[in-house]
Amino acid sequence: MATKTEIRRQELRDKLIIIAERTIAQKGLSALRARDLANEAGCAVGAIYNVFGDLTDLTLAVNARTFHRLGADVAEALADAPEDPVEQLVVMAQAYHRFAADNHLSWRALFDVERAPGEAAPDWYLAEMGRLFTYISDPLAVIFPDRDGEDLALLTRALFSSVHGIVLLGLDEASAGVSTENIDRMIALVLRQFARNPK
Amino acid sequence: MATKTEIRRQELRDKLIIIAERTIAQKGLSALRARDLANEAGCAVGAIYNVFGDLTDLTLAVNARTFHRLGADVAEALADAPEDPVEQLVVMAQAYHRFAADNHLSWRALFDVERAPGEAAPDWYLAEMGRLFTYISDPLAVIFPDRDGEDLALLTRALFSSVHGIVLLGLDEASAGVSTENIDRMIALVLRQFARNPK
DNA sequence: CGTATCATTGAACTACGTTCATTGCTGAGA
DNA sequence: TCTCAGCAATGAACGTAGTTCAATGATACG
Repeated sequence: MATKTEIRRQELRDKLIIIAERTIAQKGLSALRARDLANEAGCAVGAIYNVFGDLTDLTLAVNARTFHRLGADVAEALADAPEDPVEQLVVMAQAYHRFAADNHLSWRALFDVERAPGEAAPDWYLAEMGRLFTYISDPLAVIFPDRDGEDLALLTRALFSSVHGIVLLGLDEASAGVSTENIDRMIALVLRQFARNPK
Repeated sequence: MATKTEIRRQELRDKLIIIAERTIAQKGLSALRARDLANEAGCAVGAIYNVFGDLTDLTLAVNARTFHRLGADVAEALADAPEDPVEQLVVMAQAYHRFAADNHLSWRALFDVERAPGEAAPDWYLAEMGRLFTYISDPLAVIFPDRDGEDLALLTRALFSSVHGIVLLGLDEASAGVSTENIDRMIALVLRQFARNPK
């Protein structure tokens, strides 16, 4: 039974996610404020806590959407990529880079959200991460046909982490950021060199 | 002239840095509190602001020391490394990994400190970063003798960022962290593969 | 020694996230 | 339709931060 209360609850939940998403995208995670949120949503501050346990829960809901968009962008890039597995890796990594650059503050929020120590990442995060890893390990399995599953998993993680690091430090303008073209060049350098001459 | 006031000022400054360093190392940057700090230092909260502009300034002073220790560890590893330039890269990267693992919270504070948007990183940060980059680019110049300076700078940055990414995600236990041995394996994989068969 | 100057103090101020006693709706049963 | 038990919504209040500043105390120089 969808009571009037439950409908309103769901509507408020959606509205809060939309507003938080916009705030994070425009001003960053640190600009997310309970009172501003309530003002914009036209509700009382307390109402937020009827729908989300705390602001971190709301941030995680936004992050789930962000991560999903990121995964979709990478998947789309992969769909349009050439057959060559190395080029597939390059295209996906550059799609990752483009997403991070175009959605910088939202992308940062994926990693800046406070996580209670000792608590595992939420399921959707691990699932989405698993999807990304599959996109990477499939071409890798073609490039390195002799490696076993454990090796491929390690390679996959290593390459993802490398690309992530290049994008993370490259986009950090505080430490003299790198131009978009040079970030793409670094990504291509590392990936092409890495996939060269497999044994 | 070193007046009594200036001496006390310097002593308080040093004492605050020591306390903040211990707090960050043991409980993380988020546990750094002005009132606790004043309690431990035996001064008033306001005194902190006579010596540091705000808590971020204090954190930056701690970070400068942390970064310096990090650079020293990497330099020491390089001094003990074999002649082979590829192995030098591996040894340095694993020293970076070890430092991050052994000083996890202090190392995290290097990147978690709030930086005012649009403001450049402090000089000591850029200088220490430059030192690290030199350690990397020297072996790289041996491995890739035909690359010009700009190329080497890009390679240097790419490799540093890659290793940083591997360590960063590997040590993040929230997203199913990686064992110490596997992090070292990933580092060695990426670096050895990268330096293989240069053209 | 006196006193103008500057350091030191900690209560107060601001800005948060979060809670909870109160208020007001909702909807199932009479 | 009417009632009212229970639940949702409210926003003032609470706790905890960083930071400030008027009042106080020490300093150092003539």
